[in-house]
Parts: sequence; structure tokens; C-alpha cells
Amino acid sequence: MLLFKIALSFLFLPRKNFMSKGLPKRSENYSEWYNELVKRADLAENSAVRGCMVIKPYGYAIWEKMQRALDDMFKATGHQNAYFPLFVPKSFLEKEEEHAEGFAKECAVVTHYRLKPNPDGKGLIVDPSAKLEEELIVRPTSEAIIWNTYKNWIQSWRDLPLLINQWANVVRWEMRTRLFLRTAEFLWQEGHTAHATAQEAIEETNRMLGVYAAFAEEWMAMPVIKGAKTASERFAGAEETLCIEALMQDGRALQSGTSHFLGQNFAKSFDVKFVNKENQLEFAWATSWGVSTRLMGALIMAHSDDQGLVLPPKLAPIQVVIVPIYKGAEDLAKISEKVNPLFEQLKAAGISVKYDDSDNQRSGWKFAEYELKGVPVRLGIGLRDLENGTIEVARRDTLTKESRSLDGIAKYIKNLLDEIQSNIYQKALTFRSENTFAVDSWEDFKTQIEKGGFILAHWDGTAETEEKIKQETKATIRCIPFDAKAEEGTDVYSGKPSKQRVVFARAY
RNA sequence: CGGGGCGUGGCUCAGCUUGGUAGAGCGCUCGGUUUGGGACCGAGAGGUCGCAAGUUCGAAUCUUGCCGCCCCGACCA
Repeated sequence: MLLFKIALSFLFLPRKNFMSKGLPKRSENYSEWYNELVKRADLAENSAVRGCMVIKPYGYAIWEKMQRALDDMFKATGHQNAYFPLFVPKSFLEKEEEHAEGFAKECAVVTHYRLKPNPDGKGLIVDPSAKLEEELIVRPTSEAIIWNTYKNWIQSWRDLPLLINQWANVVRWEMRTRLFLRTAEFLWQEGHTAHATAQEAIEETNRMLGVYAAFAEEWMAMPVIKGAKTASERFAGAEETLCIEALMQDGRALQSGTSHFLGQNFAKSFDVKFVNKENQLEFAWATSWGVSTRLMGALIMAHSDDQGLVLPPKLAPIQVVIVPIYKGAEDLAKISEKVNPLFEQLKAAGISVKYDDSDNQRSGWKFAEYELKGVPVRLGIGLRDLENGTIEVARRDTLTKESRSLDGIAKYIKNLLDEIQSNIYQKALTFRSENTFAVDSWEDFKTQIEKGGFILAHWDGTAETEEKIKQETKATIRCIPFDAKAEEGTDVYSGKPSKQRVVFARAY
């Protein structure tokens, strides 16, 4: 009977665990896996406002780490932070025509500035007498308000370059939203620079794309392809849009950052002129560049598995968690006595470490919880370890465990974190290589796009072909990659001549 | 904007077909036993059943209207 019971529990335990506690599997329903993971890992939740999310403390902590790293990189490249208004007068938004058209269909509009008690009942109504003379647009991006301001800041070539960044929220009224990947309101940074020459502005556009690529690879451990957007994928109002594109585990692409060369379009629209060294008036040259909380989505989808989040150590709010395994307060006290100096050692080594000595959950529960939350390293310590002078080291990225001597453990952990950082980058890089395909026939293209991944194919450079391919396969040209080698070929769809391959994929 | 689904304790959901005054599991509180991979026992707390009107002696349940959210498509960082 006992044996039967054991056998029974053995048989049913994993299934029960999956049903009650586990995540949906990536292989079964990727999008459900993603949604559940975001919620269960305590990153964010849907709010009472349609399309808007609440970013929870754990999720926000990751975003703050991203912000910090990016902000340092912006400062290191000579930029300063500033802040511009949330509201953009409609007339400003209208000034740059293409820009206006591009954003018109997704703008939230403020028409009134006052509410009053409802004379016919309960609640408040919009006071009709408080109608704004000119509507205010909740910024979908800030080029308009910023270039209107720059007009007053820029007189001379000596005022240039003007290198400004702002951390802000923006609103784009999306029809369909997904936590982090596409929300009606999102957080981002937008850099807006003004330069004396086209050359300088183009260099800036490239420089910031480089910053984004470095951030993605070194901090997020996510390999990206750098390239240029086609004309049809370009930012509204830009001469050229550069981007970094990443490949998610389901084989879809995610645009993870963009950097735009805006030419003199905004300077002309907002009349931003400067006097050059020859005492002649010239329009300033512009760039803008941004990354958003969408990067959170990228981070999640690039590395995480069916057990939960996998965070790169450099962005993990908790890098190391220590879990005591004990019976009763006495044992815990003994363990804590050993853990406390270890905790201090790790902290002194610059590691963000948490000692979870809470007694409301057992160790097994904690193991699962910290795996779900993607904590890179877990240290387990029980009485057995106290006797042996050891500690159990568990890696989140490989899900492996080993017992190690406590001697020199801080140094070991420090190295281990570096190793995990590079391991998950390598894993993502391998995944991308294995899911990047050079395709030369239309038949192969159609077959491969169904399977996902980046497709490198020849393109004749026309918007018509690009559009046809999009209609027939839902694949878009993610970018014209910088590192593509010149190679004669024929367009995969039209058969017309082409000089290089571009990156196609289905995208988020 | 189309198509689908859902709204019942904090969470996941049952109850609705056939109206009779609200239930389970998880979580929470207290007590006890436990603790090397999501523990167990006992006792509790917690709900205007999305909102409004209607039908009825009586509505979570039937009718009508409204609101909200999620998922799938067209648009997009």
C-alpha cells in the first residue's frame, strides 16, 4: 500500500505541479507562455486602463538597471538629459508633414481642461465651457515640441552640436496591445540632437545605433543585427532609419532600437537656423533615437525557458539568492551565522545578493520561485553544508547544481556571474545562427518563413516587391544589414537583379 | 474596426440549461506537526455574483441595455 502510494505520487506529482504551478510550455503556446511569464514573474500586469500596463517593482527594477546602463552610455557619448512637456499643441505636430501623417492615427487628444459635477446625476462630466482653443496631443514622440524649443536654443554654430536625451512616457493609441511589446503608453528614452553638418548628424545616428547594439549584446546578452530600414519602414519624417533587430525564440524578429537621421526636415519645419563660420544662415541637421520598455519584452523572449525567466546577471535585480535549508529556529540561527559573513563578502564583491530567510515558504518553494524570477545564481545551504564547509551552487542558465567549498566562494561566484552572462549570450547567438537562412527561391522562402527565423534573401530594392512579399507571407524586411557582403543575385520574388541580401522575418 | 471568449472572495474557476437567498482549490490569519525541489492537519477571516433596468413572491441564474477586460485578425516601437 505504501509502495503504491509512493508510486502514485511519483507518477502524478510532476503533472500536478505543471497544472497548478508551472508555466505553459513555449513549444505549445508561445504567446501564452510569454503572457503568463510576465505576470507570474511579477514583472507587470494589465491595468484597469485598456492597453496600459502596471509595471511591478520587480519588472521596474530591471528597467531601472537598463536605464542606468544606457544613461551612462549616453553621458559617456556627450549627451545631457532634459525634460520636455507631455503635451504637444496640434499645430506643432502638423508642422512636419510626413511626421504628422505618420502619427495622426494613433494620437490621444486633450480637448478640455475641466470637469464639473454632473447636473443630471452623480459623477463628473466634461465642462463644455472648458474647451481648449487648440487641442493638445499627448506626445507619441517629441520631435515637434523639442524642435520648436530648439529654435530658441540654436543661434550659432557654437551652439552645436546640441546633444539632448529625455526619459519619458509616450502614448500611441494602439489597436492591439501586449505587455511590454506594445502598450498604449510606454516608457522610453528619446535622444534629440542638432548638428551643423549632415555628416556630423549621420555620424551621430550611427554612433547611437552602436550604443544600442553594444547595450543589447553586452548587457542584455542579446545578439542584434545592425542595419537600415527600407523606405517604407522608415520613421515618419526621417531621411534614414537605422535599427537593431533581434531574433526571439519563436523565430520572430523584434525591432529593439532605432536611430534616425532626420536631415533638415524638422529644422525647416520649425525654422531652426544657425549662423555658420562663414556668417551664413543654415538649417540645423537632426537625429533622434530611442529604446523603450519593449526591451523588457526582448529580454524575456530572448533567454527565458519553460521554468521561467532567465536574466543576464548584469541586469538581474537579484544576482544571487541564498536559501537556507533548515528545521526550526535553532538550525536557522546556525545557518544564518554562517551565511551572514558570506552575504557581506558577496556584497563587498559588488554582487547584489538576497538572503531569503523568510519562514513562510519552504526551501523547495523558494527554489521554484527564484527560478521563475530568473535569479542567475542560487546558493543553498543546510546543516549538511555546515558540517562539510560547503554550499550548493545552482545556475539558472543551465539549471545545474554543484556542491562547493565555502573557501573562496565570493570570487568563484563573481566569475560564475560573468560566465553566465557570456553563456546566455552564446546560447542566443547559437540560436540565431541556427535560425538564420540564406534563401534563393520563392518556394524556399515561403516554406522557411512558416518555420520562422531570419531569412537572408535578395531584394530588388523596390517598395512594390517588398509590399507583395509582405502581403503573401507576412514577412517584412527587417533591415538592410550593414555587414552584408556585396553579392550579385536576383530578387527572390521578382527575379530582378540585386546587389546584396536583406533580412526578412515575421516581426512583433 | 471585425470575429471569438470572459466578468462570481486576493487568484483560478464551479454553480446558470431547469430561479429558492453562494461553493471548491490556491492564497491569507491563528495553532500545531514539518523542512536538501512548489509540505500537512485543525480552526478562522474574506463575496453589493461587472453595472442598470425589467420579469417574478423570490434573480448569480431569465430578458433588455450598458460597461470593462482578454484572445485572434487588419495598423504599429
